[in-house]
Amino acid sequence: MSTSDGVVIFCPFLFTNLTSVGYPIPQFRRTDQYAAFKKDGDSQMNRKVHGIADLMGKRKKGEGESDDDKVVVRRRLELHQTQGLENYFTTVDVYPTTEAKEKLAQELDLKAETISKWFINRRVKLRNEEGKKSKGNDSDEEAAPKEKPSGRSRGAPAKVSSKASKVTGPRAVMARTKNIVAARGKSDPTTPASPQEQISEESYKDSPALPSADEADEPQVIKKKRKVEEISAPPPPPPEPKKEPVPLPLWKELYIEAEAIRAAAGPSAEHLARQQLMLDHILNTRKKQELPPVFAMITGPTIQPYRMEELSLVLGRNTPAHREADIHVSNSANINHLHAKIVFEDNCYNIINVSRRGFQLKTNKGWKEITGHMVKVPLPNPAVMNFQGSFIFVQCFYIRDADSLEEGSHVPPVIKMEPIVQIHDVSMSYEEPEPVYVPPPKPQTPAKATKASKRQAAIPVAVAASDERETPKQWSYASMISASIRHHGGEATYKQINEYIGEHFKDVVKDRRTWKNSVGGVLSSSGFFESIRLPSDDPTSKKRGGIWRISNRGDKLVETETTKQEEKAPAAVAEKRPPNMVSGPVQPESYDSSSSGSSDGSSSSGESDSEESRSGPDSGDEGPPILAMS
DNA sequence: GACTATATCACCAACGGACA
DNA sequence: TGTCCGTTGGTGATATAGTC
Repeated sequence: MSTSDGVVIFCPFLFTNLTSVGYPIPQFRRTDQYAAFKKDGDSQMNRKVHGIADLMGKRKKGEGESDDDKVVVRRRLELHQTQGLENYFTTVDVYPTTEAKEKLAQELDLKAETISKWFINRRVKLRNEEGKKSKGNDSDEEAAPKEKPSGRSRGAPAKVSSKASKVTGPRAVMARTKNIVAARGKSDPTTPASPQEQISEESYKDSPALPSADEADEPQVIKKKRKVEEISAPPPPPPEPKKEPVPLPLWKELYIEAEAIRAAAGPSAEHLARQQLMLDHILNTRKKQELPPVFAMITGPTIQPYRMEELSLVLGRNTPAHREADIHVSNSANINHLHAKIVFEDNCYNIINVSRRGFQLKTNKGWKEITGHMVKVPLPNPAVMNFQGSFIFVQCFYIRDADSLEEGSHVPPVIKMEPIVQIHDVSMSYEEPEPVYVPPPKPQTPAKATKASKRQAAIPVAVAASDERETPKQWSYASMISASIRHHGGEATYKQINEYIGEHFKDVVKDRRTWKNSVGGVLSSSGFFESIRLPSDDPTSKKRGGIWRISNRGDKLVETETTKQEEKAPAAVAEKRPPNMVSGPVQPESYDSSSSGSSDGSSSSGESDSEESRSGPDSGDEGPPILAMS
């Protein structure tokens, strides 16, 4: 992203190379994620469907339809469309004007009518959410039994308690929101929007869904909306005792200083000179601190991108009792508190296995099990590792002085980063590991769960990064099956699939008595997998026991998704990142407060630019923005 | 054990009628 | 005309029962 003064902030987002390094099928933890993912690749999803309403002749004729063409175009909005609408709803206006709707329709390739309906439904959803909040909080007003619409003609307005509606009910929230919008003068086309609103309206597509609360230039409408939410929200919890100030990490100090210089400089020759000074300062500081002119970007579907500035870093699993890991890989019990260590030694990054279970490392000869205790392996660049189902990507960069740039380059004299070309044949770099000892799983006596509770358990719970609750389900069956088939080279029998899942996802399936049935169900009915059967004249042919592989449809979906990730950069991937798996803290507010997403992770963070999605582990060592040439 | 078929659930775009 | 409210129905994920 280019800033106004020409400095280019660069994030070497690693997902762009995921296809080439064997990125597994995306993991879906929520139905809507899965649906959104499937959407693009599945033409069937967009097909015209004939509903019962059509059969009964209930439905009105649509736009441009003839009498013989009574079909409902029923489709799910694409991810970017929903995101754009959601961002507009959250950051700009819950009541868009007709012009705004038309503009949205044009930009999101939707009909204005669809936009309108979406906003109606979205407001209903907001009210329901607010209603739940106030119900939990305001027992006096909401304690009355829920009125059923019985006896009321269809479509007649619900009887809302006037008291509730005036105070905290959903209607009240909406009304207040509406009043705010009206008060803003937005409905009056002659009233120009404030500069902040203009910015917001222009950038709604890229802006995060929930900007951080302490953002200085927060759009007025958001402030007002938040005020509305605060009115109906439960009283804030008592303030936590103040913690001792933690010294800023090096990168943060440098960045703050650099930002100060940059802010003071302005777009001038003097500014460029100051900028150079700043960059010199960064390099000198690194030299003083004996830090290598190298850093590694670490990221993955289960962790937020992290810029490694230290000489060593621990990968593992943090719990309330153990917080030794710099990067929390996942909540899986298969991840040790200290699972592996990345160290900068011998002028390159290496990874040392500390755990018994080890991990898999992608090499130019395929996946290698790294299981020997304290086995040190030079990291390929880029490196892909599989930590018991959690994939982690590492790419190393070095910082090169601007003097060595090509002549005539139009880019400003700043630091340039280039990936270190460092391909290792890992198979030659370490001894064959000892056989892995995996203790047998403890016999489980699952508690009797009701259907509803099981259903609830299947829904990923939005938990804070520090929340150690283990969500019962973190993988969909489709993604587990896909991982299994890919592990077996693209084809696997039912037995192999089940064995793989039972071994690698035992935490996911241990409480599911019938998980094998579900695997079978997904295999046969999802359409993502196909069974290869021997010809019937083959003597070894059997009626049963085919070999399963990912179907063209499934492959296409993976391809589509990967392309989308390439195009959308981290924002799209960050959105797919399940809330319960996010390991990093909230975004570092010091360098880009606008990038902070919702703290509970329950909604899309909407990170728009690659440099905004960076953060680190719970320790607070978030990665800094990286200065580079475009 | 290896499937297949069906039921159930949550989600959500779209609908119809009433209302402001 | 736009919005609200309740409803409808399509969709995928998962569970369950049944078959071979």
